[in-house]
Amino acid sequence: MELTAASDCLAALGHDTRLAIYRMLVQAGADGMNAGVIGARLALAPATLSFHIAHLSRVGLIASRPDGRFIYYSADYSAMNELLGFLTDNCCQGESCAPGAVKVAAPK
Amino acid sequence: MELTAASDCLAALGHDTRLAIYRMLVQAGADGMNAGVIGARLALAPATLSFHIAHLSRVGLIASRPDGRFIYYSADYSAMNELLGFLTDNCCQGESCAPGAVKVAAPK
DNA sequence: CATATATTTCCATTATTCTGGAAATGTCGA
DNA sequence: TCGACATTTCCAGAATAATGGAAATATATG
Repeated sequence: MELTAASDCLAALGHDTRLAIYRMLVQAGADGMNAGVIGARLALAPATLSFHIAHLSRVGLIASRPDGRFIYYSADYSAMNELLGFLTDNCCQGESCAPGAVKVAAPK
Repeated sequence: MELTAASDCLAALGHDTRLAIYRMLVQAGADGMNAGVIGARLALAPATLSFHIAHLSRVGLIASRPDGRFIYYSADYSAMNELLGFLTDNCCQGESCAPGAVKVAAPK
């Protein structure tokens, strides 16, 4: 992952509303949620919701799946993992950088 | 960690220059680097450098240690870990969310 | 087809952030 | 004390982002 792609993702998450949307989707799992439900839970004007969802989508953090009149959005976990990997890349020269340090686990 | 604190950190990292600064510090380890060296490597005007460093500092991602005329900055690894923890919190309902999923390792 | 609902696009306003020159502050060594 | 250097603060202009009303688009249902 390149620096600019990473900073675009981080900037996308660096906003209360978008981070709240993203967390909801991360916690919702693979099925995701449709835009209406997200907007209702966060009490967002449709245009505002759409703006933020488009932003998250543009940087690749979430995916969309149309279903009739609805559009379901879900977190792209691989994008999140790439991003976390980028942040911890070459972290602290091989020493454990802190108690409870984050490490990449082996694929299951 | 609260949502707003997390989004402040993410926003701080969501800028090419600041992310570049932060990565340099993450890779520099506990000793850190002084502002001049950072600025020289990234070819930043002093005021610009100071602005970005202040931003990272304000949200708690980096710490400073004055040493004579120099100020050494270093990444605060515990802040990074809290942030990563926040992002993966309640992730994907207990299933492994992706190949190479990030997990929190036991303290050393 | 007509109507209701979901979502997006268009647009303008407001708010925030970024940038860097210049001046200020603080520290060192002679 | 003086001059050189490191860093920050002050400031203002330029650029970018956020918000939401209203209209457009798309799809489902009667």
